[in-house]
Amino acid sequence: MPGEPRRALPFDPIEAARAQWVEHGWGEAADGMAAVTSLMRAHQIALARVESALRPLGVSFARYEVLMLLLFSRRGSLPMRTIGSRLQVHPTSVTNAVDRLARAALVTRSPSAEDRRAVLVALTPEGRALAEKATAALNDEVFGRLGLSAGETRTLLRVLTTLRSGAGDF
Amino acid sequence: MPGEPRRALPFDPIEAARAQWVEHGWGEAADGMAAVTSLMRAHQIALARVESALRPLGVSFARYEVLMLLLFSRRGSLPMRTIGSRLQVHPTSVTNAVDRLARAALVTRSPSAEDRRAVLVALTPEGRALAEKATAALNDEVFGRLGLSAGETRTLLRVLTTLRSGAGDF
DNA sequence: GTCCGTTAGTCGGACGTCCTACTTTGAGGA
DNA sequence: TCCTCAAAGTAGGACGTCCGACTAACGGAC
Repeated sequence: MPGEPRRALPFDPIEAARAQWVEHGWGEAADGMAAVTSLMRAHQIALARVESALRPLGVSFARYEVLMLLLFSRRGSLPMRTIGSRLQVHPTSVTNAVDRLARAALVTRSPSAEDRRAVLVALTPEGRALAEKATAALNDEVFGRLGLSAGETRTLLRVLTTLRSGAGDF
Repeated sequence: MPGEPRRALPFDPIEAARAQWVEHGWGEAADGMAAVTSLMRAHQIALARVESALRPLGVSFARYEVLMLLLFSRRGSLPMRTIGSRLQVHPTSVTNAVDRLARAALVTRSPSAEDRRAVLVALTPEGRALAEKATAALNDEVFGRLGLSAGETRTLLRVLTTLRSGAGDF
């Protein structure tokens, strides 16, 4: 008898896991498991592409998000707390990101006049320039080339928005 | 004139960012940006729910995935390399996860007979029991309650699979 | 039979995230 | 007024991820 064709062909570990779920009688949760696992993996892929596009500029996606928040703010400055609440991350993550941005002279820290507990983070001219350059790179290399059709991209956005809304994200 | 109604109403930071993208003439990439950002946030939400369900059992999702891979394998053991390739993570991440699992006596390391470079990771009875208990917890508390309809869950899975496939994930 | 490129795994370090604990300041109640 | 509780931010530590460098072993070519 002939040897197997040795097909190292398309084998999706997540689809394999889904089959195992059904086989073990967990069919009810199989699609949910596969969706969550795909979400984890898709995040990993997207993050890698984003970080790769940003690496030449010397910033991470986390720090880029802080820069964009400042860029879109009226005064170009925001208190730490607002940054954390918009990005939905822990206060210590904001401290961490702002530390690195400040060390790179992309933002400055200054005490707030109204509330002496608060710290105002402001964009420097270098920070503004870098935010704009980074956005151009991301639009060109990642956001405009997701590998999905325009309809699929909107569908993904719609379902993820439903998921976030259901989780009380906004 | 009367004060504003003070509506702290549904305000989605991602939708706000999408509007900014359009306003700045980056409309081409706006949906992609919103989809990627939503992906990041949805991942964060899903991971938090998963970790919360697993915390009482003393394992993380990363380590749970290793346990399930072993549980589904014929012999209950796999070389490190196979684990990394199935989970699509860096070899050092596998070393890290297996270190912690071994310290908790959930898996054992043993040299491979065929290839003396390779290390075989095997499930212990405690590891097997914990994997089953963790799966029950995840199915009940997370995978079965995503906050999406069955159709939306399948749609999400389908689009994410397309995205992964396009990125060469399998 | 030996040499050299490849592969398996580990080590040390960087980064981002979270958590707990802590200090300082603000704000409302007795 | 004083007192207590809440809020803003930081410090230290755990965890997971990646990268670069390194050791040990495999395997084909000459």
